[in-house]
Amino acid sequence: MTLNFAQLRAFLAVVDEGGFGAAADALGITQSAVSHAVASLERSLGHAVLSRRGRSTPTSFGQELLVHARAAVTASAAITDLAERRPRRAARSGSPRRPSARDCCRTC
Amino acid sequence: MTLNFAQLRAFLAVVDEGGFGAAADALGITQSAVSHAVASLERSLGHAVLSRRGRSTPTSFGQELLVHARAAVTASAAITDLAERRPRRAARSGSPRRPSARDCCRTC
DNA sequence: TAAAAATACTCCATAGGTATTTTAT
DNA sequence: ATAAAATACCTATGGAGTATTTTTA
Repeated sequence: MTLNFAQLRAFLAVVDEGGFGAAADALGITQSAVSHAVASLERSLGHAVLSRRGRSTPTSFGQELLVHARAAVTASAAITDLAERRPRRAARSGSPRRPSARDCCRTC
Repeated sequence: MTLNFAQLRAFLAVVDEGGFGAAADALGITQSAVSHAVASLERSLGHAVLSRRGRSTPTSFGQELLVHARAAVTASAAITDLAERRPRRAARSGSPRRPSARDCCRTC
């Protein structure tokens, strides 16, 4: 009922994989579990996050949710990595150069 | 058992408020609940996060955890605000100027 | 009509409360 | 001795599975 990481992970997986079944496979859980998770996410937020016609695509609320959901799930992964002393490498190993502030995230 | 927002909120509150009882008050829950939450956080991560002598202070692992915990909790708050159509204002209302890339977060 | 999603039902784990004990100042 | 934290115990809730039904392309 209260917002949790599993709900956000399920939502992101559906968006990224294009469907509930594919999301379930990617997460290693059941299609039913994904459906439950997304439903409880929508219930706890009071908004639909996915439009269920054809290839599941985020609603406009879902679009706004995406960035925050990704931030939360990324933080959660970082915490897990930290706990397992698995150093979290930078996304791209090529250039050590930092991007300009103009291309940087909103929160800086 | 699995990482959740309540655990992270409890951890941050203990650090910010300086104790379990004060954290409980700040969160509007019980001292017991805070103790439970921190204990389950430590169990799920396999590391102590708080040193319990005198004014509760983070362990070195807890220090590393802090930034990610804050990121996760911030994202969670942003999601809640989004759901309630409460526009999330910038932390500091003074300068509209962006920081230089050198001062920016690691993830950019 | 076949594939995808939702639902009914069930079980078990966990969050969090009260009351109490243990620990530290 | 007193304040703070941990623990024992209990209950309600929710997460997630299987099996099934409903929906939509």
